Amino acid sequence: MNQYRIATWNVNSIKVRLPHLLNWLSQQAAKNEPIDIIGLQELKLTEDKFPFDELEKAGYYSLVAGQKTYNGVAVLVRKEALSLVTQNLETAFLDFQKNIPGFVDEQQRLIATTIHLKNTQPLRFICGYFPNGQAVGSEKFIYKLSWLEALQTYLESQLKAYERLLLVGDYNIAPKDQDVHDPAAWVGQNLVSDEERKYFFNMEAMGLIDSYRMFEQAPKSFSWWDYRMMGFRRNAGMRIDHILISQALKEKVALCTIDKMPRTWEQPSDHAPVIITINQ
DNA sequence: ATGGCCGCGCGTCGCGGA
Repeated sequence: MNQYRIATWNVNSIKVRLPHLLNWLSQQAAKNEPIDIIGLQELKLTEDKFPFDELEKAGYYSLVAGQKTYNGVAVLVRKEALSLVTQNLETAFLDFQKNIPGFVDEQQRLIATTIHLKNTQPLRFICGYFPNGQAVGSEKFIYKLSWLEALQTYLESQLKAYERLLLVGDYNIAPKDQDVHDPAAWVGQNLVSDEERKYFFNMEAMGLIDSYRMFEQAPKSFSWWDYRMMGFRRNAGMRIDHILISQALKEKVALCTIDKMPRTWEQPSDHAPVIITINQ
């Protein structure tokens, strides 16, 4: 099929979740639906401890921004999917940027890079682990808003420079009430407050499209479920992991789904992967 | 029965996650 697939997954520790990641990638390939690019969040380790070799044996090059204990993001690209001219590690990730330019931050939360896949135009791929915010009004919430403000400025310039852009990751924002299992209980709280949702809507106003909502989806579709209180079994979740795309990609998008399966496995991440399928 | 988690570290409880 003349399509390629891009995913995002908060793995909540790459050390613990590597077997799940490898299983999931190989199962996708076995279905003849290989993942060509994936953004990962919450690696929770430094770059020197990242499993580059295991992933390369599984067919993927990795670009990593890590730190000890918290945060950390990576971009993986399937070697076989790379265009012939960029088919080695040195050229797989072009013009890459770790963290938001001009925003001084110890926390490793963003990678941007340009990837040339076979039989299609280059893609600007931005993978983010947006700050959680903890509680509205807290210091961490102020940090979340300042990070979102810096991201907005960065996105404005990136959208001018790159026509075909994807912003994927754990946004830690449920954009609308339909993305929340119990909207009444969550009114005004962290993850759903107007202050942070405003930044999501600003991104849409810039021309970015929430690809998941381009399609009819089952009600109560979520990407994260709390480990506590049997969140997954009760489907008490939120849709906070997103794939936003620029206008140039809109007409090419074939599908966007959340794969809940890995969330049913033993010792799962609390997040499920989101996948977009794009026509070449 | 409405609450029961999980990963990390100069670790064995405290913090952050969402």
